[in-house]
Amino acid sequence: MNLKQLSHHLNLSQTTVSRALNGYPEVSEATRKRVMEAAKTLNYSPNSRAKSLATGRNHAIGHVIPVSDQHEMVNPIFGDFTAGAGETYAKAGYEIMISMVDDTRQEETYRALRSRGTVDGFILHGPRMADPRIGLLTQIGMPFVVHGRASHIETPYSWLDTNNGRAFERATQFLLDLGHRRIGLINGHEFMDFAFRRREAYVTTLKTQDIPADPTLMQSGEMTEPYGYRAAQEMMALPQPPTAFLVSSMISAIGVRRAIHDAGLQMGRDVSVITHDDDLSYLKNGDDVPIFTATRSSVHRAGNLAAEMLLQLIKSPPQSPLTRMIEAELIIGQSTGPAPK
Amino acid sequence: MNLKQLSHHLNLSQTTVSRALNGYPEVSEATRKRVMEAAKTLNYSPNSRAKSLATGRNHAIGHVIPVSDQHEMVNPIFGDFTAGAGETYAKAGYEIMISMVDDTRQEETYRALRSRGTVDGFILHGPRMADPRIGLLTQIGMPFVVHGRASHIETPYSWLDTNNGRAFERATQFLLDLGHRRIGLINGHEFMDFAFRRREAYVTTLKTQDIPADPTLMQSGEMTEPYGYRAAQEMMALPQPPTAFLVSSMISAIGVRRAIHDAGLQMGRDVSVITHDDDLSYLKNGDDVPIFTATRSSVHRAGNLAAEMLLQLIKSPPQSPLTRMIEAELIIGQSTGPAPK
DNA sequence: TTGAAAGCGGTACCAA
DNA sequence: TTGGTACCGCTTTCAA
Repeated sequence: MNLKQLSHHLNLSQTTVSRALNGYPEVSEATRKRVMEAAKTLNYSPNSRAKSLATGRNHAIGHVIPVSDQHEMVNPIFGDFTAGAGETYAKAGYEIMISMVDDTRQEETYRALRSRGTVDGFILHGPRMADPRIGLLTQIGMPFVVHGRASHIETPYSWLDTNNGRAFERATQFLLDLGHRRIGLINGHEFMDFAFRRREAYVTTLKTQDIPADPTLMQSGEMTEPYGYRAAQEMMALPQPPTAFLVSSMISAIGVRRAIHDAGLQMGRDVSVITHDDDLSYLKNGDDVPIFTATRSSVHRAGNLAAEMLLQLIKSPPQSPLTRMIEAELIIGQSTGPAPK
Repeated sequence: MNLKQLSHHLNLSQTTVSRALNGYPEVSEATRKRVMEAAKTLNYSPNSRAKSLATGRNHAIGHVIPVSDQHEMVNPIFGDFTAGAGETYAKAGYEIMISMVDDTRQEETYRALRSRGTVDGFILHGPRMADPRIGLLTQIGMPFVVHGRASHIETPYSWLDTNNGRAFERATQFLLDLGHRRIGLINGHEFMDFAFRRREAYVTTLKTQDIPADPTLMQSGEMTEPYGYRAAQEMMALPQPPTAFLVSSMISAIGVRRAIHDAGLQMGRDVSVITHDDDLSYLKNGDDVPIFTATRSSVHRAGNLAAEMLLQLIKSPPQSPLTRMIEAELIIGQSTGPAPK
């Protein structure tokens, strides 16, 4: 069923039917009602390609997921973020188009995306430090919002980010206040911007107490359970082991917990742990993972917000970019005790 | 840059340029070469909407993710599967269009998707028992492939699935052979088809040894770490606790490990554990999660295969549906020991 | 081997 | 308030 058939069926012109369907004011209420009903019963919905072609609006957003051989895993939060964004898009009549962009051939991919004109805007995921994609997209001139930020990029762009720096500053300070002086940082890959910011905050906060950052107390890597386990084990084997850990992911923190356990120590008494992770419901479902003190933000909601920002950008480009910081909630749990004497 | 401009630039007709670009034989090699080069230097790529409109082919695949309030979490394997599929699509010039479909308004969503004609086919995720979406899509008459299967659906359809039944049969048998008689099943939600099949296999295999299924030894729920912990704890508190666990997800198995540990027991000696999960690299990265004996399949590769099947279906619809079973690899590790006397 | 022109399914301007 | 028609960017038939 297309517009032609529908209008023929109604003995009206395509023009009128189109207008009735799209809420133009110059259509009489009687006609509109007739048209609406016919459309419903005949199960008509307009061909989105044709509509795009005619209007220049695609009603589609590209989500750009970087994939590389380096870390094959797709960030698990991606699903929740996408779901949140999808929710918002759906309300506005937009679709999500996923592009898994290989690290190595980004430029051509973006240019093609733009010139093929399939989407009205982009959401950029997993920004790295000085991420070149940001300059690229700016130059290409399509609206986009970054989920996260990229240090060392001076040109303004729109982003939505969790306040990683503030969260790690608070967490570090909290441990310092409890008397901890040797705090192990188990971080993600530091070419990822969020991880970089976390370390910066950690180091800076230590500095305020004149505690120099000890390289043996800082590890970074792919955030897996075994990685957390290994990293914690290695640090605990040091001549001067840490009395607390700051862990960049829940799943790694599970590994840390195991390492502490295996060493015959007790979390919250002998060793303290603070985790920061975004919302991973398969870990947090139920409040009985007491080992975590987590600052959390709902990734789903971040998806909502980022989508709103982007739609805004598309509708009426503001003078300056939109930015939005989400403050992580800091929940202190029983895994975080004072430093043992 | 569009076709008109390009052809004007070349002093050729749109027809010729189009033909040259699309590899039609009637174009002279000289012209083709000229056209190709101009297209490259001028950074031309055809508008996909216009192309779709003209050809009726969309070069886009819809991935349908069910979202419900019941379990808000998006299945974490979704990202990896999508990446795998995206890889295959990219090679064939297809795009992924994500539809997060609310459980409650499926019918209308699918009908709209079809009549709006944005995609050439679907991949259906997370099938439930007797999943109504399968009938719906069949009726609508669009090519689709189900990732998983749906029990109690008799009409044929195309699917790709891990052999969950076989995996749990083997795992159960393995534990029986080791002398275990009380085996706890910690399963996912059993309205999900994969979980249903796993339980069936478990129960059936026990039956072959005349062991009746004990309801207190079977739990099902959302597969989180705390759930695994709680479920294992409850079972171990039974008058006759299990000597082994069969766990439907790695993340839950981590909870099970914790429960065993907390009970002062040792895995692989006092209690055995076998896990089945699809490929979650943030858990398996490195072989040092010795507590797991996992049957594994690469979700990424499943995505590749499912995409191939669907593209095949779209290109030349076969007489009967395509089906493909992936056998899970059974890796027995040190967490699986004989039943204690 | 090349080109003109008619669609694909809509929207939007101009006229009635 | 309604309808005729050009057009969005590309493919494809038909004619040259």
